[in-house]
Amino acid sequence: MIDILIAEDHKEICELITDFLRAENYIVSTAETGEKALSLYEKYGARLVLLDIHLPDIDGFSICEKLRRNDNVPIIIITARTDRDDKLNGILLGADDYIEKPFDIEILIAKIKGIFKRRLARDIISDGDILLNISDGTVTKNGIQTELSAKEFELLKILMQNKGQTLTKEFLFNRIWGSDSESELQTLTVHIKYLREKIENDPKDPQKIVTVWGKGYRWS
Amino acid sequence: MIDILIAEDHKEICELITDFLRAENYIVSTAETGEKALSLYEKYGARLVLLDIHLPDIDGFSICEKLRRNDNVPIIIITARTDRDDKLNGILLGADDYIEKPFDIEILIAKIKGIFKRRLARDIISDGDILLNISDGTVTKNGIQTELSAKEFELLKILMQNKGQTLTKEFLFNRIWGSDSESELQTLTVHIKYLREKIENDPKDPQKIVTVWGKGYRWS
DNA sequence: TTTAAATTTAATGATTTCTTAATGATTTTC
DNA sequence: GAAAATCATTAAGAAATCATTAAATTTAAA
Repeated sequence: MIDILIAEDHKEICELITDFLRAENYIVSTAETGEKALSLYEKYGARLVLLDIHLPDIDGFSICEKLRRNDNVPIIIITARTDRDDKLNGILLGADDYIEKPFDIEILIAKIKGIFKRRLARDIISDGDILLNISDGTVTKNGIQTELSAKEFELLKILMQNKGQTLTKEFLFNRIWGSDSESELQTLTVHIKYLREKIENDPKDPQKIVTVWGKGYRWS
Repeated sequence: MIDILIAEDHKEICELITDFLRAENYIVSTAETGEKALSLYEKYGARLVLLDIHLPDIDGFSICEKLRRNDNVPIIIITARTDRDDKLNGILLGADDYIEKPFDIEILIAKIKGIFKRRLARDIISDGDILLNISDGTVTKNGIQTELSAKEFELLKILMQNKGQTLTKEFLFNRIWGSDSESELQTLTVHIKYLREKIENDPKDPQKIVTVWGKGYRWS
């Protein structure tokens, strides 16, 4: 996963920002075209996108739209001071922030840090002794790291994101395995069992992942 | 190697800064022209350059460019308050810091110290019994120098720079081999094995470079 | 050019995760 | 309380992924 994806066709600006961000220990990737930015995003994902509105191939508006189609990745838009028109205002409205060229690199970094800080709260779900970190895919119980498999993590994530809600087996299965999977619904119960083994204090008497008879499961 | 190279044509200011910095035990050299500054840098190198933007011969922008062409030497730019225009903003973007005349000498020294400190922290990463020095490309384990190959060093660097984060195999591969490499992803696992052989206490049970199943590797 | 080191490839072995299927336990319905 | 439905548990095997090894290739050094 990339921390910050920079879509900017001016080499100097691009290198400059990259240097500063790497100095702050962010993992940075760059793309000089919108095409490349989208393909990088698709391949690796990103925690934040820094997007120059003037790219040679695709216009900024389409890129924003495509980036936001699935995930809700934060976007900072880079514009020129002379740019302001109605269409741009529309884009900025959908962006998390924007900055005008020429800009002070310190201000840009402050903006980035601010966004990460605000996002953190959303990407880390804490409940009781369980802490789930969606960004880096880790789970801790009482502060001790617990290794979950991919399926177990997905299962826990969906359950915790919907605390108090009863989720049907069919719903859980479709979200994790996909609706066209050839696996049996049964395999879900096995994974529930494995997950309980790892996160419940007494797996024989589960308090966190509760079975709702005839319906499914609920995180409480 | 010069600690601080001052490029400044006003004699009084130059002497003032020099005195203060020498009092702090820095090795200082001065140049009253851009020409002389560049030749001094070429001849001896410098850990930091203090650059007045208004020099009689070469303009500040060209000097910045030339200094940064090879090395990534930090530059602090000295400007006059009336200077601010777009071109200057471009230069400041490339500088590590700047200060406006007239300035408080204490603030300047604090800025210099800050840059040295940040550089050091960035270039030397220490964790447990492993110490990685990016500047000179050396690695020690329990104070004993360990010889790593180029690929092994890069791998260790990226992992340590991202402590606690799981880095996907694809990401690691692209950072080290480049996205257009023709090598197989598989070769990464072989290098992981070699690296573990050199830095883990028990390579059969790796504690530093941890495998995250289905995802990649993590330094912890 | 020769030699050594570093890197890559490919094949095999080991481990982990996932799935299935069978059996046992629990809850609901009648 | 018995039957039916649903869920839990277990264990075994399949599939996916990672580790290891050795040989081939490339690169760098002497």
